[in-house]
Amino acid sequence: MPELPEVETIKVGLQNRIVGLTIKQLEVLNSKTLEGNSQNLLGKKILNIWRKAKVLGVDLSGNLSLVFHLKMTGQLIHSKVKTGDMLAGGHPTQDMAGPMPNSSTRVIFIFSDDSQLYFNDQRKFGWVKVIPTTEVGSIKFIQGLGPEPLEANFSWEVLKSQLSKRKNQPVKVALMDQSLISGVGNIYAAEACFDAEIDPRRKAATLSDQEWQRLHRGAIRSLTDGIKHGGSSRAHFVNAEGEPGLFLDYAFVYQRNGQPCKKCQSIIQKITLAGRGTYLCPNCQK
DNA sequence: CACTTGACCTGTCCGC
DNA sequence: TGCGGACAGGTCAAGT
Repeated sequence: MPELPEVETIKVGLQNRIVGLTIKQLEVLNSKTLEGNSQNLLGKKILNIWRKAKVLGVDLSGNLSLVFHLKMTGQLIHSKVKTGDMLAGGHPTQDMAGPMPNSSTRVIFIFSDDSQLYFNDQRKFGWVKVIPTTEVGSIKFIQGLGPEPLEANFSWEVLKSQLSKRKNQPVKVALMDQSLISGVGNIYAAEACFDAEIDPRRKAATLSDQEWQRLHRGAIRSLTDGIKHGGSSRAHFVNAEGEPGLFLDYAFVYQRNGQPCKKCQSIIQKITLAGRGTYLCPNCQK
């Protein structure tokens, strides 16, 4: 799914589009996607949108919140085109993601102005919880999250001490462990290792302080660049407007196997680490 | 406890 | 064209 930059992109989009609206109606097309009493949402006003690591939250009036995890293929698309207009054969939707709902739409939120928020998720791994705002902090998944690289007090020493808890794990795998460091997934872990010029297979315990400093900088840089380019779209990610992100045009290694390294022209390799595709430059990364 | 692998789902792409 | 297998942005549970 969406990693930190993708969720951040959606957060900003929703802040601009749905804050202040009231939920008028709700359609749950896949019951396993939504946990909690959806009827409680009717008549509630959207007050605030927030993000923690890869989790997206929507605070509502009446001490109620929606907490989303998009996992691999989740999308949150806000459309101002009325479903009825599209069904009537009106002009094509302005959403680049295509007409909504579609076969992967799991939940539809309909607002006071008749605009709609579609929670799409092809693989059905994603979830949304309806929960009192005061209980969001007690969600087990959120409690288990480690520090985020974009927090103000995230130092290289924090990165070192957290990832060093997995001394025999490849450093790229440890970087993706949300209990150690949160928000980094498969794309940005690979990009961070490239930026740091560190082979993703290196055991965490073997890194020097200078290499921890480079990895710290690499993680922050790759996530920041991801946000700057509106996220990464391999196949599924779109922002709240339904548009793809452009970060992969700027990626150095992710999905570039067989292509020349943008720094040294060596051929980018693809390997498997902990079951996940991993990309690296065999010359730049040691 | 540390680490790896398979499961959860659906869809697409690639080789035979 | 059809079919099987591998693979896909993430987490969990169960295995070693």
